[in-house]
This record gives sequence, structure tokens and C-alpha cells, in this order.
Amino acid sequence: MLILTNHSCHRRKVKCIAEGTAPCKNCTSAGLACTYNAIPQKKGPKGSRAKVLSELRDTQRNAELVTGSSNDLDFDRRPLSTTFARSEGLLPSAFVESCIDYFFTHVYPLEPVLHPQRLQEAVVAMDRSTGVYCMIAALCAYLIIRAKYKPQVSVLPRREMAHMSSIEIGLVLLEESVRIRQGYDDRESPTHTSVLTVWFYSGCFRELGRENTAWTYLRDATTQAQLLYMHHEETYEHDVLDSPQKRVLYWLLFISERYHRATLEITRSPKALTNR
DNA sequence: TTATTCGGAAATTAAAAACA
DNA sequence: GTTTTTAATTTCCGAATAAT
Repeated sequence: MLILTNHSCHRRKVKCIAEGTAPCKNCTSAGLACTYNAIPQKKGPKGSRAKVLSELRDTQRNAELVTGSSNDLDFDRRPLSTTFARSEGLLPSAFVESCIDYFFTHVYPLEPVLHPQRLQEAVVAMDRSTGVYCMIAALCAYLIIRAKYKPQVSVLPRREMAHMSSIEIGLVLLEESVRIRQGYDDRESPTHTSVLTVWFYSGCFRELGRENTAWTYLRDATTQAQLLYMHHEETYEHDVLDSPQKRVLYWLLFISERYHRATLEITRSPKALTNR
């Protein structure tokens, strides 16, 4: 939920003494314009109230994943399905909308990589476009795995997911996106959507501790961005609506790539390895 | 002495759980 | 269905601090 708290009394934590339509006393005495520019957040509890129980389940399942005692989600070794067909009902609209809501509340303030209108357009186009479907699935996986989004039981795509940890749900979505993307080749004509998709993959795999996979996807994303001339300012001129978001995406890729490269150099170079 | 800041208690609100 | 409980945000009191 977007918060725009600009009211001086609220900021100052003082009681707003307004008399009719005139500016309030605090603003008048402080010489401030008396404006109330706030969109209040929804009050009340969010998510399941059985918080402790679901948290315990989640922690236990995640621990199992790390120790490898549960091998049914071993992403590296499990062969991907040979078909590239979409899994039935994996991205119902209620679930996607809840993810989008979370994205704009928790991720967008730090990583504004997608314009709200563009994302809504993508949701509409999801059914007929494989690339967009992959991006939305990747975004949802990214939110769950990387941004720690825990969807409410009521919005989950499948009933059996109520008994899965959030990481497991994220993995299902990530696998779906990666698998479907393998069925079509967008390398010859990368798009902003495909860059985003791969950027989300990279974030997911990094969070999962698959550094090499994350790095490969990050390089893929930067290459695509370069092919799209995202490093040229003229690229943004013809469509200004989401150009700020595209710029942010480009710079995030650029910074992450450099950072990752430096990290690899420090931790994995032959010299670093012999010094251990 | 007066003005301002801000920690946090109290009030308010809304969603989930419990109940009939 | 209604009521209760719980968990979230909002308000703003008043102590601490800064400015004059």
C-alpha cells in the first residue's frame, strides 16, 4: 500500500487543531501550508491469524530444504518436465493481484523496476503471451523467495499449497517460469519483459544460494539490456511512461553485475582460494 | 522560557476465529 | 449469521531535547 504521509501535524506527532476549513493552528504558527496528503493504510491483521503455527511449519520445512532431507524439490537434479505446457491454474488472478500488491508495498520503494500501468497491462496479456506469463511467474517467485512474501492461504493457487512452506511455493513458480521459458526462444529479440524475467530469476537463485546460476542469469539479463540499448538515453525517448522504471532496471543490473563480479574476484579467484 | 522532536501508550480499525 | 479476539495502523500525550 502506497503511503504518502505529508501532513505536518502527523509528521510532528502533534494534535491537529483545525477550525473549520481554515489552516490548523499548528501549521499557521509554524508558517506551513496545511495540507493533508495521506492515503492511510488498511488497518487490521493481515494473513493467517494462525501465525505461530504457520511460522513453525515454514521454519521446519525450510530447514529440511537446506539440510537436503527433503529431496522432492531438488531444483538442480530433478529433471524438468519434457513439455513446455503451462501448469493449470498456477497463476490465478487473486494470487497475482496479491503479489502485485506486495510488490508495490514492499519492493517497489527500493526497486521500482516496473510501472504500475505496465504491470497491469502485463497481467491482462499474460494469457496470450508466453513471455509475459513467464515474467509474472518469475515476479511472483521473486517476491516469495527473495522478498519474503508469504501469501495468504485464501489466495494460494492450489489447495495443497496450504501445507507447503512459502519457499516451496516460490520454487514451484520459479520452476514453472524457467520450464516454460525453455519452450520458446527470445534471445534473438529480447524485450523489457525478458530482461525483467531473467533479473527475477537471478534474484531467486541468489537467495537460494545458487550463486553460479544467479550469476549466469544476471549476465544474461545484462546482455539482453545491452542488446536493447538500455545504456543509451535515446532508447527511452519514444515511450516515456515507464522510462524511469526501465532506467532503474538498467542501473540495478549494471550495479549488481559489477558487485557480483567484484565478489567473485575476491572470493573465487585462484589467489583468493590459495590464501584460504 | 519557549519551541520542537519523537518514544510509545492509547485509541481506532479491520480481519480472522469463535460461537450460536 | 453475530460476537469476540487479535493484530494492525493512527493519534497525539508528554518527556526529552534544542533553540532562543
